[in-house]
Amino acid sequence: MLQQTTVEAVKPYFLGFIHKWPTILDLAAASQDDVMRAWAGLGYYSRARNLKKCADIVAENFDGHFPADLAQLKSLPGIGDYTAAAIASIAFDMPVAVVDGNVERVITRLYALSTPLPAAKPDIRRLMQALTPDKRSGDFAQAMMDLGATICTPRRPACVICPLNDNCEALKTTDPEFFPVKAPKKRKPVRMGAAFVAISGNGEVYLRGRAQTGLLGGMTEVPTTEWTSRADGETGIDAAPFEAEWTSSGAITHIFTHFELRLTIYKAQNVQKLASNDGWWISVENLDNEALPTVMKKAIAAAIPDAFEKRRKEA
DNA sequence: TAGACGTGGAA
DNA sequence: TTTCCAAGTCT
Repeated sequence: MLQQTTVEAVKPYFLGFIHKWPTILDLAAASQDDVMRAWAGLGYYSRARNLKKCADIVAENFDGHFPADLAQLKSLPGIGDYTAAAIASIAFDMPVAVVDGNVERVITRLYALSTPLPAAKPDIRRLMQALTPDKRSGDFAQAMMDLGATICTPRRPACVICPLNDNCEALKTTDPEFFPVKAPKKRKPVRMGAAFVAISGNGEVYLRGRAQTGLLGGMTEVPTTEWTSRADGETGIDAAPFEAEWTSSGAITHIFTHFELRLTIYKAQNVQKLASNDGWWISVENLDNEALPTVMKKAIAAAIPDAFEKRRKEA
């Protein structure tokens, strides 16, 4: 869950998962759809698909226990270099180098590595491995990550109180904020489309499932047009899932990692529920139980302003 | 190896 | 408002 995601964002999801599925065997026994519903809103949905796959494999092939072996850990879905090392180090006390974004920042500053990421990764791993102690390597890994999260921060690092400030090459010779060096980012393209919120006479909304792979894979959606780069004023009503009295109901913008999406929202009320469609109808009150990604909740909220209760963050 | 892959918070 | 970024992984 913590891959590319802040602790604050993860907290309620982690607690929910642990409550629902306390063990890996419980997760293996869960349905894929239940897992996607519980993950909805957290983003990077391949993580949820991989987590479930991983639980299935650990239950089936490893007797419900993670292997204490770096290569075997890495072979599991969703477990890459960082997570494999974190499990080996923290769970099994193996002296392997744990390298996440925090460690990359601390190490590149400590040694003033000017090679841009990701090319610098092998050097960073080697240097981190050399620093990693044979005992309590997991504590060391977490200490380095916490140092990066709280003191050796991306901007305005607190070098004055840093326990490594006597040894930091970047602080000694230049400015720690210059590190890590990264390749320049590309501009985000804009894609446009339309979304259709159909409401039946008894207040149910029409939803359908997305493909299991790709963007928002395995999640739920309201029908939409293709998301293209067209910039004309075309309504896209021809792409509506069925004929109805579609009326314009505003627009939303949603920023994904690699593009910006602008959706025109269309709404139709008193829609007849036809058996010929491949989706399903769900009451507005039960929308919270669906695997709706945030962009789809925004689309629905544009057509039905009170569709989702305003949620307060945990204190 | 570079692009795909979500979301929300902070500066 | 815009940009960056957060306990990365997969193809």
